[in-house]
Amino acid sequence: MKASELFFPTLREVPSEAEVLSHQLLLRAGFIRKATAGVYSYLPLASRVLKKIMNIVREEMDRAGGQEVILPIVQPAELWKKSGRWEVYGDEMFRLKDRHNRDFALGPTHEEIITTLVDADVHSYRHLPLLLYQIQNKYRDEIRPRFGLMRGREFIMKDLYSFDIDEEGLDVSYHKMYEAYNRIFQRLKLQYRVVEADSGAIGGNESHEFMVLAENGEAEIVYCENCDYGANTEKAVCSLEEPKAAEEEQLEREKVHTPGQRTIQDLLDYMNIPKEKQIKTLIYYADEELVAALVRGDRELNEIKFKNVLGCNQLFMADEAAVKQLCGAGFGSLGPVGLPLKTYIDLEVSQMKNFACGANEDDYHFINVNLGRDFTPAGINDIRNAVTGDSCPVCSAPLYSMRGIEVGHIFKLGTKYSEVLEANYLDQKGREKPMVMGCYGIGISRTMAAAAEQGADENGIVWPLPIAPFEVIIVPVNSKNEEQMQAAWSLYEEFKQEGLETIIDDRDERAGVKFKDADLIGIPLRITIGPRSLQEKQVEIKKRTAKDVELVPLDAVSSRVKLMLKEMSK
RNA sequence: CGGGAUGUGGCUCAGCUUGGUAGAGCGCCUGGUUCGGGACCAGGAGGCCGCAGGUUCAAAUCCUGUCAUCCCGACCA
Repeated sequence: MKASELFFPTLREVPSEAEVLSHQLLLRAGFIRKATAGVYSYLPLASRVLKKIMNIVREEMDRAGGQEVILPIVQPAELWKKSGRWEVYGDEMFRLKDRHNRDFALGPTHEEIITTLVDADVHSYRHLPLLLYQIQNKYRDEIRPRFGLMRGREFIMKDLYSFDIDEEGLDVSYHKMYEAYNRIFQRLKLQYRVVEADSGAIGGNESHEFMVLAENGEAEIVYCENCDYGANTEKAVCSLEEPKAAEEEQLEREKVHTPGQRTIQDLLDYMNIPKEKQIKTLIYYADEELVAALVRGDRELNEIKFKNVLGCNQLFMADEAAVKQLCGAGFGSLGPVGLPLKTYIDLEVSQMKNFACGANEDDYHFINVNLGRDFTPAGINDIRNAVTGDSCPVCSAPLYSMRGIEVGHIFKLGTKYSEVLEANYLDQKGREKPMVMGCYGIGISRTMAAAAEQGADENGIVWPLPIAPFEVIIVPVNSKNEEQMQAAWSLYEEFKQEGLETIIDDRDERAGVKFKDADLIGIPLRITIGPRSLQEKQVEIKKRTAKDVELVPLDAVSSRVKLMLKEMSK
């Protein structure tokens, strides 16, 4: 491809609408342009990257026994009403009406349509298992689209749905997908972790997320370097460390005047009480009832875990006015002693002795509070967020935490959809049974953004070779120099013969512009043809990731490039 | 939906307080000089200042409404 003909409008400055790195870079490098909030056009470079990602995904889905289908994006409301999700999905579903005033949705996901499809034509155990997948646009009218392609309203997604005769069958399908996903992300050359995930509203009993590691990913995960345990912090189990060897003696409880001291940090500064010797008292509305949650001063309450413990539908923080009325003190002076609420404490708190907390009287705290003697909890549960240094629930080694971008998510659905949508089959004995389903998604467009995010440096994107829009870019330093251009064109022809995906920067631009653009769009290898080396019948080869260049004789370039590419794809 | 901010050539932004014929840099076009990390000189094209009302002799500027975009939060396969 000639750079002079390639449509890649690069920008020198960062468009003000872009906040996160991948968004900025994809805009600047001429990969995407916004049509409206959360909806983007993919320009030629992006199109090439997406195709490569899709092809890798496609190959692995096929290898795992999947069959590709193309499903409707415009879907009738009846299907969604039948599954109950017409209401459940709420405002997040793009809805439209046809000329007859009938309701439709733009598919946010395809469980309904595919289950109906399978139901219509699969009736026997003989035809199961069945693994069908699609790679298509999906639509979600996000409350707040953001981060460019990371959270769009229109996005490209691969979804595979598995249909099995029973749970054992589902286990097999799930495992196949688990393996396929690992192959995919390895082939994409992304740094990622598989983590246990909360299966959320979708239901099912097992679920894993595939997270591409990135500093400003939207999810926090913890993982173990000793074993392969990993989990979303929402889900990560905090096991209790061994009880302290020397039991501290219980001291007399004391009330201390602490004017204006409200936060954990305040108390540390004011009275030098370490955060680990304080407890945080948080008041929540669990549906209608006010309850208290206690965690150690330096910990964070995990609302999801807490909600699961309580088994309530809604959980949100109480407002200060209500708290003050009920407890007699504002947020900064709360504590469990004499608190007229059900009090749930974190496992860790149950181990603490002689700790400090609010006295339920403004500007007063207690010190040397002890569980049992001073208050009685309604429950002792794991209700805090896991953090770096916690011990792994599997092998007890220390856990590390990191941020990640969720690019894949696999679920066991069970019979949730097959039951309501009546996707049944007859087993060997002629009995009618619901199919057991799984669903397995990969955000294709999000994966592109995640790759850009993960690989970027100060000069631009650094694509992993397997998904780079082109493999090599040839840069003649001076397009008006015939000798250079001749060498460039002959290399270009040679590369083309060899099947290398090559750009030749034949634009009449200064060298600096060409180098900047080559770096920005992130081509893995750059061949520079300049007067210095050309005199010696040599050219320079530079990896996008390397600082230095390698001088290679003209007649050895193509074999050297092929070798380098081969090494890079290992 | 709550809180905050912003809408001025393709991109980044100034001008608005104090109303008086719309600016800069980058990009684009022409010519020239340059040519190894986003060159320089000269000339040029391009904007009903988001939109609609209002105030005024006069509105990018003041007022009202509206739309859009972005950030934070709630939410989230």
